[in-house]
Amino acid sequence: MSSRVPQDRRRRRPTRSGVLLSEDLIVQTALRLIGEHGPEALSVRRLGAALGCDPTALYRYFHDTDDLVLAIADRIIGDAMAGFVPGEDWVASLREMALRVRAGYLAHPRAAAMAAHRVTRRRSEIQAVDTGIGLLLSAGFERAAAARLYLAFIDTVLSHAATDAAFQALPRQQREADHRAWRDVYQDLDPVAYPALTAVRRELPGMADGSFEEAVDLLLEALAARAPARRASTGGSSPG
Amino acid sequence: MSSRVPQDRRRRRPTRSGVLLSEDLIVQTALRLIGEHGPEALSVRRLGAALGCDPTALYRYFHDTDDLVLAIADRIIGDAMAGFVPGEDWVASLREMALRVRAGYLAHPRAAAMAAHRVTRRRSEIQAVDTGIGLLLSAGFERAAAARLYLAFIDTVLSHAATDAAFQALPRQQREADHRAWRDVYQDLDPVAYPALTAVRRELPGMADGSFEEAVDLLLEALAARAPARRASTGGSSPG
DNA sequence: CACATTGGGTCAACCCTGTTGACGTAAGGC
DNA sequence: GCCTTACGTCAACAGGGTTGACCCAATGTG
Repeated sequence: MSSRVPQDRRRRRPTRSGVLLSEDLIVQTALRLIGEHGPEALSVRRLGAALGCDPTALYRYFHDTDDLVLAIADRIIGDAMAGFVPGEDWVASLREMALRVRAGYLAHPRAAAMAAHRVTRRRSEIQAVDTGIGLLLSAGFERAAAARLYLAFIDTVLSHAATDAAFQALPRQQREADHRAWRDVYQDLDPVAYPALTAVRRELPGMADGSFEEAVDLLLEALAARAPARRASTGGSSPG
Repeated sequence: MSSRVPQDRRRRRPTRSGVLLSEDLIVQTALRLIGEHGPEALSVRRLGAALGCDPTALYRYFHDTDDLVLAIADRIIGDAMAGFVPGEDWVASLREMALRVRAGYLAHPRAAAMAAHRVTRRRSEIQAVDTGIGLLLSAGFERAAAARLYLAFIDTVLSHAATDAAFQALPRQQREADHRAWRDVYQDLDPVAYPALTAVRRELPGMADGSFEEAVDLLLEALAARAPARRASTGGSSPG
């Protein structure tokens, strides 16, 4: 196996073009590459070219490409929730959490698409779960309900965000083809076979834009309707 | 451009090994391949080998690999929705659609994990969309609302199902590790740093079972609350 | 200051992938 | 029977990840 990655890194050699490699620089350059030239631009060879080093030099820093992707994912999670402070309005706070997660994913779609379905168990995730459940407790839900409903909420948010990220992570041709599908294919259907689609034909092009916020709002409406306490509380209640 | 795929297929030549190719056989073999050896086992060359034909023969049936993936996705949808007839209770019908989709994904977890986020723009998908929007129209929603809300509903269902499928598609070790880790890590936390998690500590193990139905129920509650026509789930009244 | 050690950048090579153009054969309509 | 052409086959290309070997220079040691 490749134990090309050492734990303690002491010696640094500049590459042929004079750049001093580091794990941080590589992750940063990878994110820039994705941001500028699309998700499909991330490959070992292209990353090497962008860094000004031989592609295989990266294997001195990461076991394989998956290792690199996970390192990128680490940073995404941290960036998304950085500086978030839950407010007194639990609905609004949950909503902001949802939007932050999605924004973090969409900022780096390919890495997010690859890592979205994994349980990180890191501090940022644990912190987020604690915050979210705390918000539902402050809303008056009992413990079991708070845990269960938070799971339903965050799973939906994460799944949705992953879907959006996966779409952004598609190669441009496929992405545009999927986008066009709502305009083209769904516009020219047999009215007898597909009456409902024919009826809403004019509304379909808008569907390509996604439904994240609508879904979050629906969920929050349902949660608010189920909440025992009617007002968004001042949040100071201590857990016994 | 590759117009290698004809619309009307008349002539059939057996391959060198005697197999008679067809779009149906190819999709079926691809599903088997993915189910047995994982999503990464699906390549043109391997599929050709499994079928007993030259790999490039597949380009006579599918535009490119993406086209094949979309065909696989549509087959999964078609199988899941086979025999489904929407009833008079639109909430219950949407609920059954959701459960069917999820069951279809879980029947082919690895294929679903690969194809879940795509717009197949094929028959089975179009049929399902027509059915779903028709249900919301029958509930009294206006056209734009019906289209928008159906998208939010089905996106949530598909995303959730994809998450469940992705989890099932994980290697057993990783899957069980994730499952266990949830209990272990979240049971031994600093009460001061994570008060909410500590409060609901005993409820957490149940969270590992997933939240699909809870999320669907929340969504349907919100939809029912927004519906102009008041007759929802329990009533047996027929829609005009 | 000199030396031995070794981290790590580089190169060549391997095997994988999707895809295309050319080729020829056999299947079907007439 | 012929003629057309659908379609299975083959060779080739560009690009991917990954590895083993090479060797220079940065570093700890004396």
